[in-house]
Amino acid sequence: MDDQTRMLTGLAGLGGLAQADVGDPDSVRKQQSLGQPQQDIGDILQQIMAITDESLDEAQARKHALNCHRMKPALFSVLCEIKEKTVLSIRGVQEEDPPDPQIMRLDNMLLAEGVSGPEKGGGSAAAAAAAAAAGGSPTDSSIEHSDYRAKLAQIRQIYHSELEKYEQACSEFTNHVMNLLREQSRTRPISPKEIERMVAIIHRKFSSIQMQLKQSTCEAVMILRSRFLDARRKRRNFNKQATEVLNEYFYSHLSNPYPSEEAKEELAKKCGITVSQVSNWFGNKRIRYKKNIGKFQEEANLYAVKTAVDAANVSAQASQANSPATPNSGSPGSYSFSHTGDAYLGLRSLNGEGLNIAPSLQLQVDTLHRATHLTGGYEELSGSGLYTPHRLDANSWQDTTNPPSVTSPPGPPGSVHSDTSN
DNA sequence: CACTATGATTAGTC
DNA sequence: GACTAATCATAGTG
Repeated sequence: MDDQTRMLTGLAGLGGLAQADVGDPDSVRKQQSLGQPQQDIGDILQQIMAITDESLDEAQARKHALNCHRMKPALFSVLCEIKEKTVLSIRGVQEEDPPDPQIMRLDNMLLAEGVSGPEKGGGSAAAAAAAAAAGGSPTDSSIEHSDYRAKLAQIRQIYHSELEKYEQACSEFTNHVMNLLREQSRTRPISPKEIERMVAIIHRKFSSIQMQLKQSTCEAVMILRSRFLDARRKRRNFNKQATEVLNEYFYSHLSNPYPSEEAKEELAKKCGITVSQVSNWFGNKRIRYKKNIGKFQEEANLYAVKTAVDAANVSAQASQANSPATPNSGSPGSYSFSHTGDAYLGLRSLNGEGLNIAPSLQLQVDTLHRATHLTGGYEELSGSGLYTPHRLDANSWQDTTNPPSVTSPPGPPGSVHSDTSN
């Protein structure tokens, strides 16, 4: 509208095109008595009024006359120039801004999550890495993994369809505006540069909408991810075999249940869990064993027997005639420790007072350990540097804080053993 | 549903 | 950084 006014002013100045004698003569007189600017405005208003009074044909004819006027291109170029120098130069300052850091961040994240990148990209890789880091059984993680992937694909699909919609809308609107401006440029001064600028403005507006889309997509991915992480955090018991392997190691190294890094790695490989899970397991096991040795007595005996039997088998196979010290070595089931409680009680009675469970068990296990070690049964674990060098002094790991809880658990003094050997 | 077992986490220590 | 001790949170069980 401002442009139009200015244009009309310009046209008035062209002479021959303006109708100064239109309207109420009185008002004209009044205007003449006023100052020059007011007079100009009055003229303009009158001209506008005159235009509205004109018939459509008349207006068209005048428009045509305007368009064909020999001075029109020159006038338009001058007006365009003036516009460039005033309004647009002010606006132009904030243009050519660098790419928005936030949108870059969002783009990076979407790319990293495999939403905006190429199909089957980082998302699944990230999920796989996350699953691997969390450990757990491969089947479980793969189920969760596929679930995660499906959800991510869904998000991806929505994102892309929305993005496409926005892009389409943006180009449609841009085309529309461009056509409109081109059309208008015939009647008001619009330079191609201005059209470009307008397009840029439209694109900015649409990119802010896109940013919102990206933002909400990111949020969705984060929510999905956190859910997935939560799912991975859900505790899953290790499988029986893994627990067995860990327990075997623990009880066969009861004097120093601190597997070295290598041992942990090997155990992790054997059990299909991560090294940190092995560490967790040993940490928990040590503390829980120490806290309540009695509770673990049976288990300890079981594994002591188990390892002994295994070792006996190995030794029997290795040197069939050279093992008189391992009776019944040929039939594991009939090993003399088949009644573990009895075996333990027997050892305890051998211990005299038999007040300290740990040493008695230790004795048992260590004896077995020694025996098996001599026959080569533990070569694999203890003979290949898999023992952690520190804390080699037997039982020191239990002695540190152990005495109150182990040798005198809550209850009557005499009931220590009934507690610990139940 | 209460209870126990157990894997994971966290704060503190060495 | 490894470890302990306490704790959390969930799985499994009767």
